Amino acid sequence: MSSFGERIIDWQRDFGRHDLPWQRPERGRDPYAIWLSEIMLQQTRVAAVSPYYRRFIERFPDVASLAAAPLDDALALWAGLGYYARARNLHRAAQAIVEQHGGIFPREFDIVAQLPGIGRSTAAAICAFSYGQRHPILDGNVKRVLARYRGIAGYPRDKNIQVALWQAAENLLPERDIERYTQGLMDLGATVCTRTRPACCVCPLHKDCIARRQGRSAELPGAKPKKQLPQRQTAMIILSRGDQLLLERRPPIGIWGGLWSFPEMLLIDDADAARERCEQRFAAQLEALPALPDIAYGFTHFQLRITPLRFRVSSWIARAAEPDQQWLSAPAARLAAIPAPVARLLDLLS
DNA sequence: AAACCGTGGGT
DNA sequence: TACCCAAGGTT
Repeated sequence: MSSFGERIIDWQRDFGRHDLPWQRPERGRDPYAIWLSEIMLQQTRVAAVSPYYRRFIERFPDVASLAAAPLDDALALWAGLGYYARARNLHRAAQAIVEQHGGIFPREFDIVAQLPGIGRSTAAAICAFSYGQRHPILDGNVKRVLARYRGIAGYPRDKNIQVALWQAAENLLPERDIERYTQGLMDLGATVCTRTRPACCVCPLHKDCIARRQGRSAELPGAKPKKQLPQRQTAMIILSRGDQLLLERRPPIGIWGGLWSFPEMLLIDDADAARERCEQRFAAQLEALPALPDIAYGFTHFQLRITPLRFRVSSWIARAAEPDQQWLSAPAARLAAIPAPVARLLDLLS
């Protein structure tokens, strides 16, 4: 029987994915394009990334164009994709590449891995696809394949399990054809060795996969320990003046960092009290508008209940424009760097 | 080490 | 419906 690496490589040639947007031959092994795709794909499926990738690389075709752009422009193209620290780190890294590496994407693994937003696995993928360098990756797909193939039980994010998985990834790494091998591992995990109902009958690792031989494919890799998610509440204030809506820029760190959103306040039951508090805050006379339904919004680590409050400005006291506020029409706001539930509210309004 | 950081699709 | 989690990294 051929080696693990040979089987992955042969399988990738015949059955792997070759037409993903970041695999297009006209871009060749452009490290910038590969880097962008790897960042977008962190914790995100190919189907979700593809349209974002196309838009982003058309607007920012190289490191220089991204580094020269305002962060807000990059965030606007990222809006809806989630994990916005990725976009902030991407932008910071582009500026570091221009300033410290003359605008050329670095080749050395340790230098690549030091760029913001790039850890060991992403650096390995970039160096493998861009330069054919021999480093193991360990993303969700590979963790699943290796945990099953080697019979490594336990939750993959636990320190000990992670160490064992990295060790397996290093041990199984072939000497040559790293690019196809790396792609093959990802492809196998995404299309054959799936989380539920893996297609073991067509898997090139079928014969000596420990999980399959022991009938444990369903229980490997181990599940995340369950925890009760904290419940949070907020009120989003939808202030309209003519056809303009007020958006505020969120603080640079924390949830939706740097994005534009509706102003928020602590939820109060008394509608009049809520209106009066908003009148004070925005120095305006307000008239309540018909309410929108609450939005239940789930994050990885907490559950958020959003109560939208709508007000029309009936009398306005002009003040100096605040830098982190802007009035936009609904269509203009829809194109700004806004989080998904704000987009949902805007769609509801029109 | 454990929390934090989004979103949408699959089951 | 409710739950799971995906081409992870940072603090």
